[in-house]
Amino acid sequence: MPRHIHVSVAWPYANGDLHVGHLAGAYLPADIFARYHRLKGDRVLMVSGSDSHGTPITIEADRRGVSARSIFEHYHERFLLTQQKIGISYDLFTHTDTENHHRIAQDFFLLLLERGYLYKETQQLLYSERERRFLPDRYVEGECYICHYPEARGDQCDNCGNLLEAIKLINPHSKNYPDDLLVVREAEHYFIDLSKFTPDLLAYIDSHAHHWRPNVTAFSRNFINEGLRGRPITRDIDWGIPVPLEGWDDKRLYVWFEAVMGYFTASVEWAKNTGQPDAWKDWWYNPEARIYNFIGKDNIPFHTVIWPAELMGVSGIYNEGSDTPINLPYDVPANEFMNIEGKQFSKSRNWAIWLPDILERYQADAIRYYVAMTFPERADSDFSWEGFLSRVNGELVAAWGNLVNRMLSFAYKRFDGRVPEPGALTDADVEIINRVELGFDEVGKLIEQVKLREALQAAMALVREANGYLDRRAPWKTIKEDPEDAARSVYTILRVIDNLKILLAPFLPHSAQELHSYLGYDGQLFGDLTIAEYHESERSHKALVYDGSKAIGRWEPSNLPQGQALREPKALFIKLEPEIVERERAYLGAPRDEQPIRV
RNA sequence: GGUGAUGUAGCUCAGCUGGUUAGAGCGACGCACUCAUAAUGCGUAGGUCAUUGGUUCAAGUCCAAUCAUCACCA
Repeated sequence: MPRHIHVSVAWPYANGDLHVGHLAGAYLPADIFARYHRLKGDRVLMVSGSDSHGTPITIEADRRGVSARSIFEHYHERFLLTQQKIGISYDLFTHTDTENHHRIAQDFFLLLLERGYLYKETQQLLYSERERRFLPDRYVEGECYICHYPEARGDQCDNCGNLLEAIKLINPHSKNYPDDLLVVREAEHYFIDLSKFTPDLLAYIDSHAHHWRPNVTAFSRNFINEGLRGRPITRDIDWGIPVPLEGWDDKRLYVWFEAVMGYFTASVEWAKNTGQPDAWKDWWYNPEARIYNFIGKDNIPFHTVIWPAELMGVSGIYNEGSDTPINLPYDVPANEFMNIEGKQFSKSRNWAIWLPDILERYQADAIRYYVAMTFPERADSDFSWEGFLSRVNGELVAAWGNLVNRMLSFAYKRFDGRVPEPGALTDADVEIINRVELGFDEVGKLIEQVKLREALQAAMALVREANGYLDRRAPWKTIKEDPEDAARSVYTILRVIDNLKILLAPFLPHSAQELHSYLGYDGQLFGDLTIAEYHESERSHKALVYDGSKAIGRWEPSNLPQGQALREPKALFIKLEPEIVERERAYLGAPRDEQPIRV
């Protein structure tokens, strides 16, 4: 029975390129998980998209003197290309400025309002008379009221590190126009009354605590027990989703409130795009379906508290005539942070490894391998170029790539380009095949528990066992005195490699496909990842979409046909030069010019 | 200041609900092999499990304190 698995992936702010932190925190774990379930035959819906609203976008737009729309469209486009290249297999990667997302977010708002989860309150906010608008905290500077540092930001003081309330700053002024002194004005806003959800949220967390990561459970309980307060869900800005009420034309929905809805809205969009408008309900209103949210640890409360509260508040939406409750996240496998060469990522200091850059120089699967082996699943981890070099050369190339290369070329040259016909296998042959076939359960179980690093380690342990088997059987020796025995061991190792190909495919989809073809198979293990354009009534948008209709890969033991014609093999992976370590380190912290992404 | 986490072989890390001689990979050293991108295999060395105290027949594994590192919150 195929299971329904929803893979919800954090939505990146479209104000800068993707970096390895994004990959390690959410996108690669989600992709590995999704690919595994597709191989298992489960029905996977994996969605995400660019977060196009919020002050990070407008600030970047102001800095460059362009519109918010052009900033997010620019990075959205780069997100599509980058993720297509590295192979993040979204069924739909869209963005939050679609008419679909706007409409549904407004429906959420109206339903929450109707059901009494929202209330109005007057806030005191800083207002610029020169610009005739309220300024978000990030646009405000002033003297810190704690340490009296003169250029504190509206949300935090860079000098003493304290979080600040913009309204308390001494002599607050606009960041853009330092002589523009701000005044305090009152404005009315809607708030969501999170406290109403407290008992249900605690019950929700309790019911999942046994299978969640301990830090996710602990953090979420803590967050709730500190007391849930109402949070404003509207703001005085002009970039964002309009508040669907008369007289609220100059306000927008707060980005934190609407962006998480993307998991839902993108599911609806996917269903519509694929011509099956109700199909999204198979994940959202199906009690058997499981929703997994792949996020970084900074996002935990939004996914274990705020998003579930919003869902509880709108339960039943678009599903009239049924009392099935809407599905809440089944698991939120949040990753910690990945540091770079021992230091925390910093966009402003360019202490970052940008994906479009490294995809120019390294194979996608090499990057995927190292990052997956270094996933910050339990604690912060570190991306080091020395580690990259050592793992790629020592493990990916030397252990796995070389196992494939040495035996495929041996079989190709010495067995007439065909899978040998072995006759009866020896005990040693049967043993290694059995051992590797057990890997389907072993590795699969770990992936289902989202222990991806351990899963990859388990698969690589089998690679080492295969190398050990090969040395003991030594077909390059036996082919001289006992060719039939050589045929047995070569057939066996090819079958072992065929199995390992599938075990590694969620992690290394590109090279697995290449190997699939060298083994003489036709067809593709996974579907196609393409960039499509969708038109709505007024706007159109591009999206990354996965089409699995041609995929034939299955998470099951190899049935390698004897006598199958092999294709001439080439090395799967490029061995790295030691010099890259110094060269790459030199890029860190240095100014960087954005380059076009080559496909 | 509060909360949470981490501290195990030179390096990167496993060690679940406490129970025989503390494990893996890399690196080092020795041997074997030559099919392979000088790749692979086998073997050896190597740790008073941060410190101190406690609970227990028994603690790397539980409790407390201390030190160090980190993150989040105030």
